[in-house]
Amino acid sequence: MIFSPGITVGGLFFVCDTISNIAKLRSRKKRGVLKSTGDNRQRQTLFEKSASCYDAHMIEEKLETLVREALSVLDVQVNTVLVESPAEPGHGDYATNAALMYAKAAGLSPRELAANLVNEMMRILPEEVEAIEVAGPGFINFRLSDTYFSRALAEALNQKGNWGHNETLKGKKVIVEYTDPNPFKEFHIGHLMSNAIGESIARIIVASGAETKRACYQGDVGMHVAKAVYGMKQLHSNTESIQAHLSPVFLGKAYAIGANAYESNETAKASIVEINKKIYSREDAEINTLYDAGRAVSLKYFEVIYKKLGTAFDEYFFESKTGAFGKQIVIDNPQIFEKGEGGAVVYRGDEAKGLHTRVFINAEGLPTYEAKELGLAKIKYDTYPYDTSIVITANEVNAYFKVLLDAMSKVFPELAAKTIHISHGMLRLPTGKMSSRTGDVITAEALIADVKEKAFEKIDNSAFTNEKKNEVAEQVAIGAIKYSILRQASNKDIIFDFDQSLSFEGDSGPYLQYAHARALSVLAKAHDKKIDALSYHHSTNLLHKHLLRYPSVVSRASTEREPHYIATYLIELAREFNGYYGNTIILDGAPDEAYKLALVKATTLTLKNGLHLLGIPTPETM
RNA sequence: GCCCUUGUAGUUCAAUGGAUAGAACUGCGGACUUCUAAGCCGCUAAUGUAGGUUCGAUUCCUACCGAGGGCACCA
Repeated sequence: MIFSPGITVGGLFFVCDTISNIAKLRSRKKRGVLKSTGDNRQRQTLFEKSASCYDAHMIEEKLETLVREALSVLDVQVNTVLVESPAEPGHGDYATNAALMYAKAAGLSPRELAANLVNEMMRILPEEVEAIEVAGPGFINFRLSDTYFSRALAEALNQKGNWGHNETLKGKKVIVEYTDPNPFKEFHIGHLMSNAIGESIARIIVASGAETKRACYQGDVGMHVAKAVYGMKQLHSNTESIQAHLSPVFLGKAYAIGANAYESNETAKASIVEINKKIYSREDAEINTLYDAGRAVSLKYFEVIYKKLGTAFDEYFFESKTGAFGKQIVIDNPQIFEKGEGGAVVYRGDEAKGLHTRVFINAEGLPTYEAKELGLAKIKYDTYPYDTSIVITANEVNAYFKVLLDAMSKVFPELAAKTIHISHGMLRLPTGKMSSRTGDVITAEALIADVKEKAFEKIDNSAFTNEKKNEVAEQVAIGAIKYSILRQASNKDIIFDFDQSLSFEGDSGPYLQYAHARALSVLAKAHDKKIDALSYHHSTNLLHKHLLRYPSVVSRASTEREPHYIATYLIELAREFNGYYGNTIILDGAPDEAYKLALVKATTLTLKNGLHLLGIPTPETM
C-alpha cells in the first residue's frame, strides 16, 4: 500500500519545519510514554542543524525522530530506532524495521503495526518525504522528493573539498601511530600495509574534524639492530670499508647474517648480546660509528618511501629514547612490576583475563618492547596532549598489547583509557610468512618499481611526455597497491599474489582513478557549459542517489575506523558512473545537459575526496 | 594443550540481525563512426559441519572441523 502525503514540491524548498511538528506532537504525547533519554538530545540536534535539511545525516535523524514519535503516540516503548538506506534501491531511499522490532511489544502483527505507524507519520510528514509504503514482512520504506535530491546534489557541489566531511571529532586531539619500520631492516610490504591503513585512518579522522598528528615509531635499538651490526662486521673487516658499502641492501644482508648466526652459533649469539648492550650504553667507539652510520642510511631511505606513499609524519619517536624512559618507569613502580626468573622484571598479567606474564626488563637489564611502549605512551602525551592515541600494528602483537594496556592502566590510568590499539592482518606470501632472516621478503621499493613498470607499459596516451608517463605510472602503482590493501576489512590477512592483488581492472585502484580521470575529461570537453543540479529532476537516477550516500559512508568508516567501507563505496560509485557514461551521451545539448554535468561533476568530487581519504592519488589524465 | 583472529562462487574480496547473499578475476557471447576501451552490456556459480537464540541468522551463542597468529627475556 502506498500513501501519498499530497504535499506540493514546487520550486521553493522550505527550511525544515520539524520544529512545529514536534511542538504539535508534544502536546499530543501522553506523559511518561517516551522513556528513552536520547530523545531530548536528539530533538535538540534537530533544532541546531535545521538550516541544512538536504544533508544526508540530517534526513536520517529526521526520519528516525519521526518513527520514534509515531511509536510513542501508539504507546510503544522504544529503545533504538533504526533508519537505514536499503541495499536494494527498489526499496526506497530509506527504510525502517521498527514495525518488525516492536510488533510483539505493540501486540500487533508487524504489518498491522507498520500500517498504524504510517498513519501516524502521515500527519506530521516532513516535506522531503514524497511517499511512505509498507513492504515485505513489515518494513516501512520512505521515498524522498525530487526537490530533496536536487538540493542535496547542489549542496554537495557547493561543499567542494569538504563534501563528505563531518564534525563528530571536532575539538579532539588525536595522534595516530603507524608504519613503524625498523632501521637496519627492510621496509617490506608488511610496512606498506600498516602505512596504507594508518594513513587512511588518519585522513578519515581529519575529515571528522579532529586535530590530528601522524606519528612514526622506529625501532633504532634492540636485538635486531645488534644482529645487523654483527652482520656488518662479518661482511667487511674494517669500519671504513663498511661505510663505503653502506646501503639499505647491505643492511638487509647484514641483518640476515646476524639473525642466522644468532640462532645457529652460540659464540655469535653471545657476541650479539654484547653488541646490543654496547649500543644502549654507547661505550664502544667502533660500534657507535657503525650504528650511527647505519641508522642514518636507513632513516634517509625511509623518508624517500614515505614521500612516495604520500605520508608526511609530524612526529618521530625512537626506541632509543622510549627505552631508557620506559625502563625508569618500570623501576619506579615496584608494586606493579616484579622480579622474574634470571633477574628479569616482569608484569604478571591476570590469566583469568587471558593475559600473559611479560618481561619488561630483561636479564641483561635492557628494556623490552613492552617497557618501550610504556615509555612511548608518556613521551607521546608530553609531546602532544592527546584525547585519543591510536596505535596501528599487525595483529601478531595483540597479546602483548593487551598486557601492555593492562600494565599501563595501573601506571598511567588516564593514558591507558585514551589509547586505542588497532591491529591489522598480516600480508603474507603464497609460500607463507615473510622472513628477513631467510631473505624471503618483498621490499616496498621493489614492489612499487614492479607495479610502476607494469603501469608504464599500459599507458597509451600520445599526449604524454616520458616524464608525465613516469609520474602517472607511479600514481597508478601506488593506487593499485593501496587499494589492494584497503579493499578488505583490515583485520584479515592478505594473501599477497602479485597478479591477483594488483589488477588494474575491475575491483582495483586504477579503475577508480580511471573513472575519475574520465569524468574530468568530460568536464574539460564541456568548456563553459552550464552545470546546474537544480535544473532537472531524475528521481530514479541511481548515480544521483548513490552520490548522496557518501557522507554516511565516511561517517561509518570514521566510527568503525575501517577504510574499506570507503573503498567498497567508491568502487560501486565508479561502476555506477562508468555504466552511466557508457549508456548516456552527456554532452548532447538536451534540456537535461546541465543536470547531467552536475552528476559528472559530483562524481569527480566524490571520487577525488574519497580517494584522498584512502591516500590514493588522483591523476587528472591517464 | 590454552588464548585471539578467521572460514561466503573455481579464485580474491563485499554484505548495519532484514526483503532476491553483491562484485571482481577467469571462461563464453555481445554492442559502439559521438564525451578516455584501465571502459560498457549479457550468461553460469557460494554462506565449513551440527545444534541453539530470534518474527527473521552469512552476521549473535555452543560444539566440532580447517586456516593464521600468540603463549618469558625479538619486535
